[in-house]
Amino acid sequence: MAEDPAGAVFGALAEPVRRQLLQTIADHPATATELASRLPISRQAVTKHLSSLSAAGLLERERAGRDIRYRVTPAPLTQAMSWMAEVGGQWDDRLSRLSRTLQAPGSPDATLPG
Amino acid sequence: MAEDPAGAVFGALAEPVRRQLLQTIADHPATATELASRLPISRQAVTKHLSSLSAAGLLERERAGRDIRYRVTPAPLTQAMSWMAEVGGQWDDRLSRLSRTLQAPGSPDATLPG
DNA sequence: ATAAGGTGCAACCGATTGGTTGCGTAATGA
DNA sequence: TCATTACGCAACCAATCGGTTGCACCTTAT
Repeated sequence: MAEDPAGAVFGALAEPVRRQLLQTIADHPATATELASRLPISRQAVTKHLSSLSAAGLLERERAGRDIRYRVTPAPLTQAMSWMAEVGGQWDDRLSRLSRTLQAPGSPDATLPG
Repeated sequence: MAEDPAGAVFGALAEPVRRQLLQTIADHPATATELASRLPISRQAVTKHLSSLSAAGLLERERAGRDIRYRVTPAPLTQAMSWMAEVGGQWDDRLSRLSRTLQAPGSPDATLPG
């Protein structure tokens, strides 16, 4: 999925574990080991998932001494939603309204990594 | 990705070919052979992609004689966007607004398959 | 009747993926 | 100092994925 920002975001959200990680980090930023302790998988597996989310631009890494704390950066979500609203807007009035809302200025907008 | 509606949607949208197929079908419903003729891949490959999109509830199949025409059913997009808006809404004001909009009644809402 | 066109099914292949384990490195704290 | 702790890198494995090819089935048209 090289050079495919949208694909990276959707691909990252495709895995249940990654969606759960995202929600957990949304509640409270955490480190890989912390997250792994609450899941039935190894720390390395969690780290790989976090890398996938980071590559999609959905996570921010902040080093604090010997551990690394992850927090959510939701900007790519907005762009992904914009794509969806555009495709679905032709049938669904609500989606076309969203499409307009997403393109309107409102909060600081960032760009997908690439 | 069994029994994972959201994962099916995101997974379907993760592939560039499938997103392009979705956009093409959005412009005008088409058959697998038609779509394959405009792509550098075989009809079987296209069929597999269409199956993936169908499994996510994003496409509707309509048999017409000897061919099958696909059209878009954007309902699952709405639900996927709702999930995203909920996760991202804590940081982004615009997303939290969208989250409210998505939960409000507006157009006939369908449910994800599963 | 028979050829042609569109679909479905199945086998197969190489690449990717989610997961593991093992080991090396760096920062913390007793 | 030295054990502990959090992390990174790499190898490895089974399963899944995107793609191909070959073939059988059914509908349409000559």
